Amino acid sequence: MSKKDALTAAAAELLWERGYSATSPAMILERSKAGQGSMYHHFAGKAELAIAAMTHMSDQLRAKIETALAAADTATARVNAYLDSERDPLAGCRMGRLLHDHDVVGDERLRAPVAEFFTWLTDRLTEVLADGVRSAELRPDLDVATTAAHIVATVQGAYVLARAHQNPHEFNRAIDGAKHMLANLRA
Amino acid sequence: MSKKDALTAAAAELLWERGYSATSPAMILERSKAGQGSMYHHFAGKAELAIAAMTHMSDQLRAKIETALAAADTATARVNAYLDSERDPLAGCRMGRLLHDHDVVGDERLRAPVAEFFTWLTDRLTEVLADGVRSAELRPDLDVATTAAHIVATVQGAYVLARAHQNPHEFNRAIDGAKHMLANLRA
DNA sequence: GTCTATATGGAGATAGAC
DNA sequence: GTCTATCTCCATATAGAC
Repeated sequence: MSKKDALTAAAAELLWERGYSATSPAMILERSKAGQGSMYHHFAGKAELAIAAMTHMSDQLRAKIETALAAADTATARVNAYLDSERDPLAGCRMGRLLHDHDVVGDERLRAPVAEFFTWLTDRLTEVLADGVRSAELRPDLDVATTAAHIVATVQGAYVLARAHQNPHEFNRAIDGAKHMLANLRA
Repeated sequence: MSKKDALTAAAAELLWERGYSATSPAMILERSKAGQGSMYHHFAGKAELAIAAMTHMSDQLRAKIETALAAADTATARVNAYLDSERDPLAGCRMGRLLHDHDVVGDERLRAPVAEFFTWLTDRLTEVLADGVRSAELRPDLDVATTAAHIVATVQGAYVLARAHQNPHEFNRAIDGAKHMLANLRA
């Protein structure tokens, strides 16, 4: 692994663990075993390195979600597979976590990769639900876009509850609520 | 208003706007028009002042939510009133916002007021839903605790979506999903 | 490309006068 | 109780050698 890749990987880990503001270049250098010169050679600064790391995380997450969505056939089962896909509730969502950082939301370049991820995720779930409506599995009058947004919001909020109580089970409680809701949407 | 109250109020504002880590004592002093000596006289340090401010915010929020819950009679209408209560989606939840701060979650004293707030909120919504079940407004087999957690998670997640897209309407989309879900839970 | 040494500014707290 | 002056430490970046 090149120093550049090591820096990106270390930054991605730290962004997940500590967020953007609370992650210092010094921490990234220590974890990646790179020197300060390498970092400022490959990246213009902390922000550029973070953007590279965020893009990398986004790509990984998308692939993982696509795998979950492909693991079943009915729309309900596919969304449930997404809801059940492996997570670390106390660590938080790699992407959503960053949005609570003042510096990320305030910088268009930093927010863009996160916004794109959520646009993609919501659209992807909307498609799956629309498939369910077309196949008469789900109610014909279902507002698929609203429901998709509700599901995405539930997952993000479930992380908040788990962190509030420092208890991973709180995450699953909210997720169970989403599953029950889905079951109620069948035609 | 005493200097102590001015400090608490300024800290509360800044905690909402910027979170805990990104708020410096200097900012609090500037906004409250107090000197550094006043702050360290009334509070042991940044953390103690933040705890006072958080407790204050929690009390305010609870009162506001109780008002919303009292504004209607049926369980569905009461929860909808809570969902519709005035908010600033882009600013985020005064309490939930803090949970994404590494320093808050890592310090038991700082996390406690936030955890208590969410315990109270979830329990309160659980009671309202249970009333709905008892009065035969809602399905007899409804899992009220799970549903309450789901509703709380939806609101927190709705803030995440609004911040992601920097668009308050994204907040309402997720909230609408919660309202539709509620409507489907009627007996 | 990668390194170490150094600069600048702000965070958070202390000291001690009034 | 409230103020200003000062201290230490670290975040972030630059300079310049190898």
